[in-house]
Amino acid sequence: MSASITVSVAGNERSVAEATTAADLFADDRAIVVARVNGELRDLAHVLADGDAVEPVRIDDPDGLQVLRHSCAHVLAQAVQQVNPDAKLGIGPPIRDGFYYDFDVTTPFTPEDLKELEKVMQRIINEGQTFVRREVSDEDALVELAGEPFKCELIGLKGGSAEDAAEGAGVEVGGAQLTIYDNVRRDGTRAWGDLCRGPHIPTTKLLGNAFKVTRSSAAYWRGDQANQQLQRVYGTAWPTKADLTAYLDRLAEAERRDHRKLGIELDLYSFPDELGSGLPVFHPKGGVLKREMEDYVRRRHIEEGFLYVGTPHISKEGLFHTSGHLPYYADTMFPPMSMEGSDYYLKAMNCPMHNLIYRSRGRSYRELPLRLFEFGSVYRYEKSGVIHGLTRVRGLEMDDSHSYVTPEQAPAEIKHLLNFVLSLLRDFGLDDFYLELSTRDDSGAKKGKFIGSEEQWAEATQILADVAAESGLDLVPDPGGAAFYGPKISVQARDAIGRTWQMSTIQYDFNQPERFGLEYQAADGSRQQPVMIHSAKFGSIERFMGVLVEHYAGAFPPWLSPVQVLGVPVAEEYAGYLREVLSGLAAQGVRVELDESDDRFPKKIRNASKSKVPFVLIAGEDDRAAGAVSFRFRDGSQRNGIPVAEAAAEILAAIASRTQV
RNA sequence: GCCGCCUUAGCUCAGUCGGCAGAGCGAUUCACUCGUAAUGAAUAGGUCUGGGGUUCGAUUCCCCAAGGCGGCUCCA
Repeated sequence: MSASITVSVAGNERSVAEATTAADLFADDRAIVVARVNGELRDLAHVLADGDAVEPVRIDDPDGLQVLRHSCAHVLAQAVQQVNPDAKLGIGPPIRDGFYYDFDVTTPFTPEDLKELEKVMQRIINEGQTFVRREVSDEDALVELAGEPFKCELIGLKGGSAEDAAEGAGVEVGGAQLTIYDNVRRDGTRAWGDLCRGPHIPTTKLLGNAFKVTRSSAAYWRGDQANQQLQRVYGTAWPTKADLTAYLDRLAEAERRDHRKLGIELDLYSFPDELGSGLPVFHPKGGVLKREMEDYVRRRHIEEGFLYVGTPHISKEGLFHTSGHLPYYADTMFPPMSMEGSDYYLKAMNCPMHNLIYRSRGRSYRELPLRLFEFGSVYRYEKSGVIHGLTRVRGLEMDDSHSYVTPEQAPAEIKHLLNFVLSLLRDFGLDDFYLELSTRDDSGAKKGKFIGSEEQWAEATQILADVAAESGLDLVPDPGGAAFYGPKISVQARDAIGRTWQMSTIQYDFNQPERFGLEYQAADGSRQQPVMIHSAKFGSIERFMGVLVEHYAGAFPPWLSPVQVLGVPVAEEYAGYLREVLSGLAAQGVRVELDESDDRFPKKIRNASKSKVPFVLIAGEDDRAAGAVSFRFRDGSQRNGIPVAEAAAEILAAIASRTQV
């Protein structure tokens, strides 16, 4: 007699036969690839117990996608070891939009190798191999995997420390019970197997042809620079071929928006080799963009009560000892210049100099909050391998401010700063944010990096956390991500195609005021130490410009466009008429250009389109006769015969309101 | 900094199994003056990233350096 058990399936109580598997429950829906049993993801082959709560997980659910990609990583590893039996396995977790697998091989993978691997993977997938879970003891696993030194190392780390051992290592040995997943062919023979926590999709068939091997690179074993480098192969996998194609299209769109490419096309900036790596120069059009950004940000700061200051690019080293930066960041600062018996450093941060301004005379509590702000040029010796366009440079301009406040004023000031930075970002067209709270972490490798007492850190962190919570935005913890002198909130902004960028930062610092001996005289006549709050709104002007170029794909809103209005005469005869129209606009501060080349009209239209100028004004006989112009917009739409005064008013209004057209 | 790949005209890229280098776009000039994404023709433009080596001969092969790209590590 077969006993029955009661399970809860997607919230409904059901009585089923003993030994029923999750697969039995969801057999009629092929999109269900894994199950969540009592909150844990399980293979569909998992045998249910009385009282289990079972939820179906679809292939296109976030969890389902992770499982799909992790299974695809196994197929990749099987393919690699089929082609090269000497390859040793590292780890192979799912990542955003795909997966990777690390291998120890004597020669790195070539692009041809990757194509070959893709073919081998397709054959494995077509075989319809099933993923079969098998529990093993630690001892048996060590024997079976004696040829896989990295796996053996992970077995030694299994349990609580595995997640810390390496990002992604948890997918191999995350649980208390070690398991091996065997890939079994239809004839029952074992094709391959891998130490793995699982779960997996039931069969490789589900991968179809919706996967791709994308690239390879080196990666340090367990993410540590001190360890051996392995060769990492990246891939992507999706529920359907259409999903894969859409993903590849997204990548292509990101490539089209690449600010390095658009910077050349739009003649905004360049990176001359002669200057050195990571040192951009801004061409006239990029210069306009940069100046518009700075002018606007400077004005908004002043409106919000900041005082604009200026400080030099270099300083004697003592200053950076006082601040505490030099011991921590000496290797990321440019080496010093010796002059008149002193060592001078290019500054990598502005706060020490602002502290000197604060300290230049006695301060009263009546002056607080005292908010100092500048576009400070800083230089950081970024490692050669990390330099990237405008987003990671060695010379940059920070829109940096320091608010000096009483401890009681700190929460309100932080709130003020957060609202201020969010409003600034919105003005530039970014309006989708979340926050990150970077804190001290004494358990990890960064232990010892932080100065100040635990109580001070706890208090500062709590203040930031409270303000962040009050904002209503999502808050993501970032343990260990704080600077040495205090915790920080950072604002992450999503751009037009969904990528996130770290923008503004707000840091609570109780250390530097002490190190600099900053004080103010309180109402009772006593001397008190202020708290300083660091804040960068865009992080760096360069980086933010890069983000804006990609966010707008080079098609800036009129107020930021290097050229706002481009005149295109239908024929040479109408150039004079257009010139008059344009000079009228220029007199009102509009940035105008006239296409006086001897190109034919269609070519001028093409050039105008490629330049991404927001307003193209066209004039021919019809327009001139009517005292009008014709608009052509970036989307190709047009409005003909608009009276000149009306056109001018529309253009000026769009610029003034900072709207996109 | 580490690993891999790459560096040819202003830009995008061919090419040379080692024998004094090509295209398109762009630029300049001439003709054309045209109503919504490329008119035609001509001309100029390159110590083939730099330095060493091998060779009768190196842009091509080898070594080193610089710069770029993709990752890793890092990012006050």
